[in-house]
Amino acid sequence: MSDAPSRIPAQDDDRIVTPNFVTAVVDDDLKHGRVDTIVTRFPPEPNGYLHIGHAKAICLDFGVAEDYRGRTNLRFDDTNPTTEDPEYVDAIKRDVAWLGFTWSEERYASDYFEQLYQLALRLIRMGDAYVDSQSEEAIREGRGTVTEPGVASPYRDRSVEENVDLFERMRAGEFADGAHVLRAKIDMASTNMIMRDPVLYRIRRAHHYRTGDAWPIYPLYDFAHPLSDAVEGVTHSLCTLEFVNNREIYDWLVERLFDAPLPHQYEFSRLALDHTVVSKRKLLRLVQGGFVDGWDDPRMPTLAALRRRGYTPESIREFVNRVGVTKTNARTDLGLLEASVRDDLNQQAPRVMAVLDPIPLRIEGLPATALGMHDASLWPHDVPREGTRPLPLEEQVWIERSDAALEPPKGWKRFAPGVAVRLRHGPVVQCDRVEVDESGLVTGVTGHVVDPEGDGLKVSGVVHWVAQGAAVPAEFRLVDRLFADPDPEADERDITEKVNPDSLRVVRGYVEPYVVQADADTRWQFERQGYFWRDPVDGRGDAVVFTRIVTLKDGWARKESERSEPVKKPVAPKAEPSRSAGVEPDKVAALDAAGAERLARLEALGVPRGDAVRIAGDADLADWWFEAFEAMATPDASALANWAVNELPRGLGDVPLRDARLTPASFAELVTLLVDGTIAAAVAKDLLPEIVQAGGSPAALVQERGLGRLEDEAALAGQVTAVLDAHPDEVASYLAGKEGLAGFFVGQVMRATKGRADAASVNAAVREALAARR
RNA sequence: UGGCCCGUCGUCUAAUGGCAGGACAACCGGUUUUGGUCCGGUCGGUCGGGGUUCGAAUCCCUGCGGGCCAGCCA
Repeated sequence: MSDAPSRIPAQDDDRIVTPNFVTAVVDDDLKHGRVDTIVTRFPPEPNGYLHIGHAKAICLDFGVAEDYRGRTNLRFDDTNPTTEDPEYVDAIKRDVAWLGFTWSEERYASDYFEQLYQLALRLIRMGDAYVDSQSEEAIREGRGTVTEPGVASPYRDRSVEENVDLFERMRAGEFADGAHVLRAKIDMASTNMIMRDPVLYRIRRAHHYRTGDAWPIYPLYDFAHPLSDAVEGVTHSLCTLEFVNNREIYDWLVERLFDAPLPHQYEFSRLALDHTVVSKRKLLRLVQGGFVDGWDDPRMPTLAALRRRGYTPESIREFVNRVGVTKTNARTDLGLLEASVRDDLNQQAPRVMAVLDPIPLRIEGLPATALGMHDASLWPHDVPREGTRPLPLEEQVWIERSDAALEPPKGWKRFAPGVAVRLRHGPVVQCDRVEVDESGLVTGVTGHVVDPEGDGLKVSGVVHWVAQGAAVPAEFRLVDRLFADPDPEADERDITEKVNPDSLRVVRGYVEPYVVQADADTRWQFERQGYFWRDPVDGRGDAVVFTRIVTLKDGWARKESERSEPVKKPVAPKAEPSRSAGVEPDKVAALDAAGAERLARLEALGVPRGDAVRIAGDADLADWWFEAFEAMATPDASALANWAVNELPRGLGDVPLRDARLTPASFAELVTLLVDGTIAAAVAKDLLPEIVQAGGSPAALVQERGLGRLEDEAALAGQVTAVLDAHPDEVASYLAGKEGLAGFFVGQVMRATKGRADAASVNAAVREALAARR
């Protein structure tokens, strides 16, 4: 491969993906030379539009590769001819590009059909796959359930020759749909349902949008995906959490069919957003049922819709970064997405005025000099950008209906009888009369100028407006969440019944004339209302249609709603106090005869019951432990058991005990070193994982590195003083009451001594030294 | 019910076994010709119970809670 090797970004600010558990894996793989060029892939199925959840996967797949100077393939996972369509291929490419990512190569799983077919043949010849001729129902029944093992298919033991023959005839198109399938021969009793002889190929005599009628058989995801990764040289195959169970078949296949370096799969949690659904099937239903106006209806969570609505790609990438990448099942507040666009648009969007629900304001006493065009800044004082637009003022202007009230609530800063309010970029007008119809609806306001130049008077209220003669009529589409319910998928009710009837409100009002003369792609802030832009589909040219991208934060509206509906205190659900039931007796009862015998031996040796039960319950561990015990120079069953139970697991990490380089004898040696006082516990803990990985004799390592226990009390006191002197601020905080810092000092001293000091003594010494400084 | 994955402020997310931190939201105040922005501050969290350790969000056991798996979908 001609690529430059990947490297770990020098600085975290050089990254586009903020560090997470995936980048930690990548860092580690690079550091240990397991890979040298990072290759990822983004593998959408072209059966629907990409949505905000995909944005997370895209940013991760492409972002990680970019950060490490690797590459990313865009691979269409098109193995199911009945659902896929080239329309979606185009849409997906458009969306990925829009987000700002460039793929290294455009690939299709269907490109690999021949190769995959040959691999399947190889698997059959290896005896690892067979043609099953049971009906679909029979296969399902044979699979068993999560609690009962499956039963073998009567065709499971067909000869290799017969399997090859049948599979070749499947490929030749000799059989009807469903007559046979190819299955991996794994384990019908596996606790992982996916490993119960998963189906690899099915007969589907359907037209494929790319391969046409060339193939009557199609591979399934579990077969095609790992092998496509392997042929592309993917190093890190990132996918969402629901595929964790599939990792086992992924590894099973690539290990059998490919040589190292093999691709590895890592799973992260998918992005669930409040008030939205991100299931392609459900989105399809909304589109096909006409509940929305198409995949790009601005209420939809698709990238196409977000783009049409006016979201910027930067804001979506920022949002994805704020959400982060973890394995926890998370549900993200829609406010986080909105905050991300607002942050972006606040810097980008020129400020202009529009009235969405207009009522007339008649201004009396306006001097002739005040009429006509004025220059008004497009930017507020705090956005460091230049530019003005001509803004006409007339005696009759439109103002917002919600900016006038006959009987205002407390704290009101808008028009009400007697109240003076500033027109933005214009004069201060005192309200003389508020007109109201029989239903109480405000229909107009009359007022007089109190400050024609608009710069003498200090008033707290400022209101937006548009001069009537110059005003341009416009349609405004006020988009709101598609579902009022924060978790519309929580129950089984059909999604289409839950569509928020107010998710799209269309109103007619006015914008100032400058707005329609400017670049139609401009995202505007209509002051005090929100960010808008002209709908790219329905609102260009003569059609003046604005879509609201997002509202402004509105502190007043918040207070208003509190006034009208005081929040009910949610009753805190009482946590049922859970008693830890008699754990030990249960465990003891669960032991088989051999286990009980091991338990007895352990206890006879003086191992405390809790540890003894733990070890006895695991036959492999117990054998290993007894062997270690035999090897102990000065036998201390209790300490050995303590370490086997409490420290061994961490030392092992992901390494199974049988694969560890740590032998029972070296474990015994290590524990002995600790018990006889040769080394401190911290050193033993440091050494353990190292020996697990690399092997070696603890005593030799201690000798070689001079890790013997530090006995010199004066030296210790010196270290404590040095640490305290080096951290005067922390000492001050400690003395001021932040006692948690004691641990920090102890940690520093331990580090300085490479763990050779006795922690308890350090702890005592630190506290003493600190007390002396009080 | 079996296996696997996961539990940290309201939400999202940090923290080699060593100061539980950040963002969003909320609240209070300041600046402001946007009830916006910005600035300052406040509130607020390690799911429960045991164990190991000088020291546990982190390691072990256990209980509880959530998610995924019984497609010839991906």
